[in-house]
Amino acid sequence: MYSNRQNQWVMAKNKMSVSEKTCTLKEVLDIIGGKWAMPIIYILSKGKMRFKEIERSIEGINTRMLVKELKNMEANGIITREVFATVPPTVEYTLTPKGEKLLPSIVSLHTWGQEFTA
Amino acid sequence: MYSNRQNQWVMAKNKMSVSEKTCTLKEVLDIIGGKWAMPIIYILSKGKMRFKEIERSIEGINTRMLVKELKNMEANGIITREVFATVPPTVEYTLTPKGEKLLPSIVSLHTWGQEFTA
DNA sequence: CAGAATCCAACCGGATACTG
DNA sequence: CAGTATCCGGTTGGATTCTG
Repeated sequence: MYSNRQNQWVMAKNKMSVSEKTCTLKEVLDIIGGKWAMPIIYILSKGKMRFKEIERSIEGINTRMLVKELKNMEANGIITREVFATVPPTVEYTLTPKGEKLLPSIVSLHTWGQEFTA
Repeated sequence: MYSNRQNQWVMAKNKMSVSEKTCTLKEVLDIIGGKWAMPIIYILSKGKMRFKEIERSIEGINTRMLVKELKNMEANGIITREVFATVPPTVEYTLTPKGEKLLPSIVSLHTWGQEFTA
């Protein structure tokens, strides 16, 4: 998945010293490291929401990006998508238990921001 | 800072309901939401490190991105940069107290990854 | 409402090569 | 070692149009 370029200064037989530990973090960031994933999770912590509700709640996002992120998050088991055959159609998104377990980290980041980006 | 496009379906007088709360989170992500900031912080939690050490420790990063992130993080008071006039030159990076306070969140994300990306 | 599709500009990120 | 400079492709983002 990651390119394997080695720098020219070090032959590094045992180079993987720390990277194994960071690798898991990178995998996590591959899932929720995008620009909008965490804001979406944070918004959904209040409970299930419809597509346009989410779009309106997150300042600066647009339809295309929201669709893309929601699909990605659904594929990773972080949210659930429910479709209701109403007119006009209703689609609701909910955090899965797996997704909810991300909340402490995100809330913690949010709190850090309140303390330091005054 | 953010564009203000409104969708055509909803006039939304009171639209900012949730976005104020997410705004702080977005500011945080503007600082450490990049692809490499959190891995760097995670790596630096072990103590001060030199430029090439960091570069070798983080699989997949390249020089330009590392420089850019380090500058950005220094400008945001997350890390400290120390230059030593040696030959060859030595530059060491350290987490500031402000930066250290991000660790719980990042460790928490890492732990989540260990549980769910097996 | 909930998207899908398309076009296009802007920026981000990656691979290298080069310098003090 | 610690960067800087350069080229370049992919992604992001915005606007707009269309469909069920």
